[in-house]
Amino acid sequence: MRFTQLLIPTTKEAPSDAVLPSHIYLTRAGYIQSIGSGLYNFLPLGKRVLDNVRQVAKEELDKAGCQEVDLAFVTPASLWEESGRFEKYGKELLRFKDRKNNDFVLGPTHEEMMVNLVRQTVKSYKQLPINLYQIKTKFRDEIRPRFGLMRGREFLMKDGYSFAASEEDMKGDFDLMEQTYSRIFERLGLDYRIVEADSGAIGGSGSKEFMVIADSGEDTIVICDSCDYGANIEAAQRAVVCTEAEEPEISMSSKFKTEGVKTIEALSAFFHVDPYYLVKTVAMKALYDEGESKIVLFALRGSDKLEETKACNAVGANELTEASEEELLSEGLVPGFMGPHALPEGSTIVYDEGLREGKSLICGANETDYHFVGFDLRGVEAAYHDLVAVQAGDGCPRCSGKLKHTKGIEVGHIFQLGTQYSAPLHAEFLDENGKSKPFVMGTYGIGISRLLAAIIEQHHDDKGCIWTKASAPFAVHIIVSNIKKEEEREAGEKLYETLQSKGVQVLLDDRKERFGFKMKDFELIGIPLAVVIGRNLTEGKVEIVTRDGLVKEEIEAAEIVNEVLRRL
RNA sequence: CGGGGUGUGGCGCAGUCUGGCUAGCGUGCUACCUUGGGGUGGUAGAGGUCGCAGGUUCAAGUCCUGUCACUCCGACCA
Repeated sequence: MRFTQLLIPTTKEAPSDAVLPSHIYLTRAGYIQSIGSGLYNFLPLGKRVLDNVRQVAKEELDKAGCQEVDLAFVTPASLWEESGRFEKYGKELLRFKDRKNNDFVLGPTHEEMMVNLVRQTVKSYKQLPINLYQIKTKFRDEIRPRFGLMRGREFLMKDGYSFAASEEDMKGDFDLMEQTYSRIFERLGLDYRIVEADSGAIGGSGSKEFMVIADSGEDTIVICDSCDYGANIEAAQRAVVCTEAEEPEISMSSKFKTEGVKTIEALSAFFHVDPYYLVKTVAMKALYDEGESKIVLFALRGSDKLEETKACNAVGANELTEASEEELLSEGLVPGFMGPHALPEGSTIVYDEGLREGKSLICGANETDYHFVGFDLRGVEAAYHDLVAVQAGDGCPRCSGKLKHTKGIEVGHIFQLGTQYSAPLHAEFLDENGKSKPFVMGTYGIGISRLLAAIIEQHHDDKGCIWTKASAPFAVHIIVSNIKKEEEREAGEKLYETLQSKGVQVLLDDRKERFGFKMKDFELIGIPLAVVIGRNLTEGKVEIVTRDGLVKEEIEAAEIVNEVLRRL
């Protein structure tokens, strides 16, 4: 395509609210345009990249035997009522009524729709397994959209669903999708990591996330420095902690006056005891369906930190929020001196696994200015769950390596769903024995539009975008230095025609602009390879420039076509 | 939802505190000239209901009330 005919509104200045490189460069280079909170227009360049990413995903999925479908974006609320998510999904689900006053929602994900499709059309085990997907606009009315394409309200997502006759077959589908996703992200040129994940609201038994490693990522992931273990912090495990700290010598169990000592640090200093032997008690307010809530306590070693997602799962709550001081007092709890000892009647407390069989502990006495020394959990019946946030330096649960934290952008998430949706929606098939059984499902997502942002987060410099080969809007960018020089213009046109005839996607900058101006735009737009036709043409030479690293090389003009083809 | 901020030509901003005449600046845009390997220089132009509604005043971008939108931090979130 010719630059003069394309809508590529590049700008020198970034939008004032943009923070991330991907947001800044995609806007400045004319890929996207913000049109409202979390809403973006894709301009010609952006649309080309989006199509490329989509194409890579489609090719690999089709190769894996998945079938593409396209379900309605506007979906009847009745399906959502059937699955129970019409109420549960909350305000993220955009609801509205049609002229007949019927309820509808804009699809934020399509489990209900897909299950409905399959239960109406698939009746026999002979038709299984089947894997259906679509690449389609989704709408989630996010509380706080931000970071450009990273967290929009309207976005493009690939969502796939597998239906199998057995748990075992479903796991096969799941593994196949893991491999397929890996190929997709590899082809796109991304540095990513597959990590174990919390299943969140979607539910199911096992899930893995595909994380693009980038400092600007919103998720914290834990990875091992010597094996390939990786997990979202929400689900990360660690090797059993063995402390070298000396166990305090405690001969009796009793209350101890600890005036004004409210924090773990202060307590540790007060008793000269390692935090490992202190009990940290965290109170949270757990929210449940239909507005119900209660105060719950989580106990862990003073040396550990509470991971909220794990805590939330441990008590089966929808979410956890901070409990106010008044709420604690009304429950008979004493902020600053809470502990598992002498709890008020009816309190809910969950212990971290790390405290199992713990002894010689010091905890709050639930009395102002008092702690309890000699707390002992040996032989005590209690609820134990993994509650800790893995910290950098902890041991890997798989090998002898050390864990460290890094940031990642979630671009894919695969779930083993089981019968979580098929059972309540009565999506069943007949097995070999003529028995009715619910489908065993898996669900798989890729954030297609988010991938554009992820690619740039990982591939940019201080001048602009650096697209990977598979994602770039064009393969080659021809820069005619001075369009008014007839021989330069002609050489550019000829190269443009020749490359196009060989099927290469080419952008020809035929604008009447100065050289520097055009180079800046090339750097901003970020096509991987440029050919500069300029002053050395009189000596029969042109220049080839790689966007990554901006390496320049002089080439004989006669050889340029071959050289370009060689580098694609 | 809690706490801040901002709405003024396409974009980025000043002006508002302390009301006053044709609302400025940079950039972009149009035309012509100039320049031609790193966002040339110049001349002349086009382009604004100052977010919206109401109020105070002789007079409102500026003061008051309400409202909407956007945005940042937090909480939340395949």
